[in-house]
Amino acid sequence: MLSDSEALKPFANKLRRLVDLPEAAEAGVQGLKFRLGNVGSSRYLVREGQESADCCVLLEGFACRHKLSGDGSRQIMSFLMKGDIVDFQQIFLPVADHNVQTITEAKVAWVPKTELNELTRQFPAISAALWKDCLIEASVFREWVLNVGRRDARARIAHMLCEFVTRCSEVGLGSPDQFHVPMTQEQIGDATGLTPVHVNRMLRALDEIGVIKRAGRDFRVSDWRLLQKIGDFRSEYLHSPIAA
Amino acid sequence: MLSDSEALKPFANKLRRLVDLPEAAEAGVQGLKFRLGNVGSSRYLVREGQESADCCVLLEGFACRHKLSGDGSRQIMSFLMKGDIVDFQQIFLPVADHNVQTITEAKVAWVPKTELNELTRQFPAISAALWKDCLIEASVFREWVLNVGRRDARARIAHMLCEFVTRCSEVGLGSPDQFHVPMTQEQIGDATGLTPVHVNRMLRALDEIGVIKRAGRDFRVSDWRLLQKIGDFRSEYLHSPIAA
DNA sequence: CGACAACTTGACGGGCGTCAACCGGAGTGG
DNA sequence: CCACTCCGGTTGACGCCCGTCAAGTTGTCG
Repeated sequence: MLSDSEALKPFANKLRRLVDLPEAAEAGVQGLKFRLGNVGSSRYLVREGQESADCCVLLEGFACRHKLSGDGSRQIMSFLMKGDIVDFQQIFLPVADHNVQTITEAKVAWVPKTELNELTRQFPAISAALWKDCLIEASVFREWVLNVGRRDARARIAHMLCEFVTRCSEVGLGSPDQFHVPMTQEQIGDATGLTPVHVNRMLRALDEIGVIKRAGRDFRVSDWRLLQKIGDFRSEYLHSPIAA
Repeated sequence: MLSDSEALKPFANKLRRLVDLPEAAEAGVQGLKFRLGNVGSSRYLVREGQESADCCVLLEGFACRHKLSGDGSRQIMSFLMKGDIVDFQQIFLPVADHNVQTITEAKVAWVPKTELNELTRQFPAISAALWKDCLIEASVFREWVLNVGRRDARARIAHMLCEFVTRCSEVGLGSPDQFHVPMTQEQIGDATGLTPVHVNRMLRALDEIGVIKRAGRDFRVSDWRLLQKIGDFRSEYLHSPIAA
């Protein structure tokens, strides 16, 4: 069990984006005990139905939350990136109701539940930050219900791209001018309720009308305003002080 | 500002289903100051973009959370019933990111944020209950993303019915043998990402194969096992001690 | 008994799924 | 250095599920 304060920086940064974090609270975060993990791509961090004594925090790389339907098809319900809390929820709901799987190689921290619990008890600011994070996640899920429920294929993908690049920007992983999309077109399909074939058609369409330019998975938004319009993207649901 | 302990019973019951509630905490709930409201059908309780000084609790009747897409179509992302907390979230996120609208006449309690805040500070059990409630709601949203993203029309509707009757049962509003569906077929469509016409076709289909029987909006599930199978419904995501 | 909302039913069309083939790049091994 | 493999991406043909449009029917409330 390590306690390398540097490693948890992305997590502390995330908390600081959520609330005004007193120095003592930040020190508390830095003092958390945890176990570092380097995991490959496509590895499960949380499995539906399982319990765990540790909470997982994503420090580097990308992951996604997903569930499988009875017939085996997969639905992704959010993407996780640097600093995101993977499964704080199991402090209150021990058995996981969905899967979390990496989509790239990733670095994670495993923090004992007891440690996090103690931290929230000591620092109301951290408790507030976790509250906000939970509520924001719920807000994002609601937007995703709207996205897959009521928008056509092109809009769904445009919306997903808008959200993704907005969140990447927040953690310094690019900007509309230049960002890397780590997921495959199949994963984009699983996130938007489409088939990989149709994702391909729509990406191509967005490229052809000139709103985005692609080189492999390196993207560039040529017309940010138009992409948002096509995707019916209004960033308020992210409740981000930056994206506003 | 009233303080009628009887009126908040449905709310206290809900909390008690979530955690083991000490007597002192229950007394704290009963002592909450609040304003009672009787509202008609189709009234907004929360409006996207607005703030409020009070938190709303639903005491009687039904409501739904929904968002509107740019082209004006509506997506419902959850139904609320007796005891449900309508907008605790605005304690941490002042401006609402979605709408809450009644779908029947309803009785609600408006509780000042400060009152609720104080209550959670005094009673950790209540704080824990609200945490669990928030996390469970998020879990339900995830299931809905899966529902509209990956299941066909018939399964979506079957799933929605399963969830609805399960939750109704929990609060004593019926059972699979006999329950009332307060929403119109258009609202069912808005919840499942379908058109009212197709909802009608699918309800008819479910009726014809004999899994449900309808008399107006009074439903009876004739084959509960089969309805769950058709809807790919596994209740774990509700994290209910009862429905397990 | 008129008005209106919700429900019902049928005909038709389109967006997206399905199937299938091919391409291109990265990794592997000879 | 090249052949082989594999995964992801690309493209086309075809068909179905569900949306759309439209016309009725039912039920409820004045």
